[in-house]
Amino acid sequence: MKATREDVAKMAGVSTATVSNVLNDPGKVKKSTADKVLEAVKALDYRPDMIARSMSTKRSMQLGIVLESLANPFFGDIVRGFENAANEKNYFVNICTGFNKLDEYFDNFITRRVDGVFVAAIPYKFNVDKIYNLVQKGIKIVVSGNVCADFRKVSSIEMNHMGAMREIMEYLYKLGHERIAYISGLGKNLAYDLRIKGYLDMVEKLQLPCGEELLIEGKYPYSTGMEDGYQYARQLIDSGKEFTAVICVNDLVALGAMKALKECGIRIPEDVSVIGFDGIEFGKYWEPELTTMSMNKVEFGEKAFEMLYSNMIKGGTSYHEYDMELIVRNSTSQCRR
Amino acid sequence: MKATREDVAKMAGVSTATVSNVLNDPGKVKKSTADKVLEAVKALDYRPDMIARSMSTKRSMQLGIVLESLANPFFGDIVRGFENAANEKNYFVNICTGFNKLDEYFDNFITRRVDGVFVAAIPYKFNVDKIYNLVQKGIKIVVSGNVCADFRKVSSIEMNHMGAMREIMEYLYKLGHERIAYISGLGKNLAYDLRIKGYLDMVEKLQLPCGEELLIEGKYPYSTGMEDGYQYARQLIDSGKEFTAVICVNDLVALGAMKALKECGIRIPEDVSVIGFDGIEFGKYWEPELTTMSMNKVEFGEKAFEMLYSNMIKGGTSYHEYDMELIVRNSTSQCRR
DNA sequence: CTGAAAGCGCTTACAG
DNA sequence: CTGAAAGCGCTTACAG
Repeated sequence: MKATREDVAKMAGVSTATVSNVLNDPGKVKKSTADKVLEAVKALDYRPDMIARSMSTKRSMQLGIVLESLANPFFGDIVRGFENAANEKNYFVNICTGFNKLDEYFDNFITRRVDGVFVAAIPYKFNVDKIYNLVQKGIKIVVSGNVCADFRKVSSIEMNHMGAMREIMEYLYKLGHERIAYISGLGKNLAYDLRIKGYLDMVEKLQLPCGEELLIEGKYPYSTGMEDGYQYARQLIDSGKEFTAVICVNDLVALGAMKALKECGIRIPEDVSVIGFDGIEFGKYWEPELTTMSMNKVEFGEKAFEMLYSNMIKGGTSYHEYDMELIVRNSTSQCRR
Repeated sequence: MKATREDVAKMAGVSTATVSNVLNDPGKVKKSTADKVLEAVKALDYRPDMIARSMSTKRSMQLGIVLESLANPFFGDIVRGFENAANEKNYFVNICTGFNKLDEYFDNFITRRVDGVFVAAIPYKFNVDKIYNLVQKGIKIVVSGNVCADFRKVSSIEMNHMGAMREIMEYLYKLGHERIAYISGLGKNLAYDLRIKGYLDMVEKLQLPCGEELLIEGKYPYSTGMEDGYQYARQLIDSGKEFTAVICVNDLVALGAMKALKECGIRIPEDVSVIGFDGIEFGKYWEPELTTMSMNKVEFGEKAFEMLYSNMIKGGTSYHEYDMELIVRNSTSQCRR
């Protein structure tokens, strides 16, 4: 059904080794011979079998990318960047979503001998040791999400969350906001979420009257979708605490929060300003349009691949911090109270 | 670095064949022997190499799913269903997005010997022959999107778009709407989009005064995102044609269209009712909440896997049509003109 | 410039 | 119940 390299060799009247050489290292073979081979390849619609190839090269040319979920378009963009760059270098990438199946995925990575994986999500649901286990099996890794992983073992690409949070807080403060809530949905105990730390630092630095009382933490499994944003915002409103601005851990949460605010007759931005993180496209179509701390997600994915690639080819890990950028739209304004 | 089955055999004092037997067909081996092997497996943290295994079994246990883009959450849900079901049966699935790289993906499917692929998108950007080529190489296929593909070669899972469109039109008609626009973004020439046909059939059946003039077609490459919805809606408004309801090819387009309508001071649903397709989660958080023709996307993905699986295991293709369900929310109401 | 041969890590009849 | 051996389709020194 499928032609093998042996069929090609026979048709071209050469050895199988020569076929390989033509395909993998042209120049090593006389042109006239190569032409015969290429002709046979075309005639038989032959494609080399990557599985057999992997057997001898010990490289699968497959990569994995693990995400929390595809429900957040934020990850869709990152995947796009990563995959484009990977395809360029002939890698095939497996998208692995759903933290609930993480162990299975990790097993698969070993078992299927992927060359590298990009763990592109905040890892509050698994132990870093599992990643080291992968490394030990020879798989190269890039992590994201401030894992505080051992940089001698894995590469790390982060967003500058501390800086981003500082910028947001200063922006709001200049607009006159002092009672600024932060709907995190994550927790203070999660060392890798630097946003909470950034927020609390600024609360202190700016001497905001709210202290920690406007910080909303989540609990395991730390879900941060629209429905969560909606619920957390209600919780905040119901608490009766005063606030004039809400920062949300991501745009999805912000969108849910805005719905809750509107339902309670709170006008955005007249009564309360709202800011999200990520810069997903939906925010632009919302009403009001969402102010957000954004970044070039596609580029971020590309960069992650480059780091992984360099680790695979040259060896050696690296660290990179990505700056974010505030996009001001209509969900924020001068404080009117 | 990685233990092989030979290491295990040595440690357990048995042959490599026995190791295989223990792992693949327990019961074939005496318990005491099996125990020794299992112990060695654990001690060495051994995992069988799927690549080598694929070499002999001729099955890669990998599947592909090709989507137009991850930007539409609609596909995220389908992927989830498909992948969950596939994982259950020990398949690993590759998500392939971006029609621009379709040829590369198809090549990869052959080259990497995937066992099957689910083509989950309207195929206006590639030739069906490419799919037949895959089939010829021994790869099983399930298509979606009314490809009109030869059902002897590939399985097909569709949404009942004709029925859905009929239901929508009757729903609107009963609310008093007669000037009903349809923002398709696709084209009449695309035989597989049955929605246009369904729409036009109903325009005729209900004897609507608008005829075909409120149908908005797109052009290659038939993009149907939020921005497209926005532009198409503006185009519709600018045309000066009267309409009291707009059906949109998907929720993304509907969301974009609603933004355009609002910007022009058109109230939803007071002045114009809006309906989308797909039932993505975002619609529920929009203002107004979006009425939509929805379906169980996760289940749809699962069903697609089942069809693929049965084709891979038992052989033989199948056809399945999935019914959709109208979810009425606040973006539609009685016609007030 | 080209080919014979070993090897990658499994599975699977088949013989014992 | 267990093991020896062939085979899956490639690559890669190495010899000629």
